[in-house]
Amino acid sequence: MTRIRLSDMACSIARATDLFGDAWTALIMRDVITGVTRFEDLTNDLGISRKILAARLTRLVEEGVLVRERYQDHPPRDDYRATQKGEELYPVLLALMNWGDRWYAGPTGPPARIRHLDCGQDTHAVTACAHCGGPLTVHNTTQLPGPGECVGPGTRVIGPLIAGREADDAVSPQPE
Amino acid sequence: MTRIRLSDMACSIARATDLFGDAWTALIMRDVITGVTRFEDLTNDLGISRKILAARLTRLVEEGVLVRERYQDHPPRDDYRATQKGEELYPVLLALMNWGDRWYAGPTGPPARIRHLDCGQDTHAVTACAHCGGPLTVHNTTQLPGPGECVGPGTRVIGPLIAGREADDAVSPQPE
DNA sequence: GGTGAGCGTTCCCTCAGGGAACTCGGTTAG
DNA sequence: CTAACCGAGTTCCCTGAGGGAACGCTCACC
Repeated sequence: MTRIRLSDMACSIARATDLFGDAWTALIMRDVITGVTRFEDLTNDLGISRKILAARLTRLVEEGVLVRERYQDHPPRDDYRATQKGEELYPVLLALMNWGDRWYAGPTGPPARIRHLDCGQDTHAVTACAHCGGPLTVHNTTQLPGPGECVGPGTRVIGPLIAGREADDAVSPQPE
Repeated sequence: MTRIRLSDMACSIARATDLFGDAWTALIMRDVITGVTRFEDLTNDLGISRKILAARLTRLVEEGVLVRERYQDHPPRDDYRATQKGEELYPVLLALMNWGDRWYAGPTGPPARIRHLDCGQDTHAVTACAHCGGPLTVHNTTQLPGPGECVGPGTRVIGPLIAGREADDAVSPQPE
């Protein structure tokens, strides 16, 4: 939550960052997706201030990333579950985890493994092209303006579009 | 930069989040990778306070994510370039962008397209299994403790490891 | 009817962030 | 030679977000 409203920028990264670019939000989403869905458990697990946790949860519910659900009636108790929108943040978490594993794992290795149930293997995430399945890296991609307008400050869009790198037309020129 | 040192947690997500879970850092990395590498250009593009920008850049250089490089001598001028460690944050940016596009693109569509130079297609990122290439989602993955120790608060590791979901043995089918 | 769990809210205080002005080395203009 | 200029920070003051701890509220159990 910066002073300046990042969401005023048209760039999708800025939009996402406005929500997710908070130290706690990523950890909260990790926990909720993981099954730590109750207020008390979240405070204990994260060590976050109750005040901030309440504020973040409210925000995440407003954004439609979490829903508050009653999980028992006798003493009425609610918890927080990820919506589809929330679950789709999983790739972001995997990417962060992957990077953390690569660059910060100790000599004993990463603190967690991911098992892909479809193939049964312990694995890690790769970021691939939706068309050909090949890996997507800084060096084999270019960003082009999309159909949506992107005005205002911070509207740079990632990839070697600008400046010295000059990859201004990749295969075909502009968008219509 | 929270008050509490996230990097004290062993979880890779927490480690990564400690650096990246700052509203500006993601945007700075986007810009630098994109070719906006100079202090002045960054302030203009992001609208970030010069003070904070200087602090972030220093931090990112210390972390080995950026390097400061001289790009001209006559008036000595430096700029900032992504290291390999920095470039490997690209998947995180792509995941954020993808999510932002899916949930916040206006009626006109997303503000940018990504072209994969290897296949020539305009594409988007998918998060796939390094083994079988299938998509990785909340529902088809499980997290297991890894070899590295993971102690202290916030050491939950993402995936249905804990709590109500109880997927304590992996190969067996999904909960509920 | 006292205790305790679960889920917050309130209060106070510190420190990170925004804004704008100032510095400093080096360069071009007059 | 001095003045204006530019890029790249640094310093100063002020606001407001975050941490910590205490308080509140509702229901259940003994």
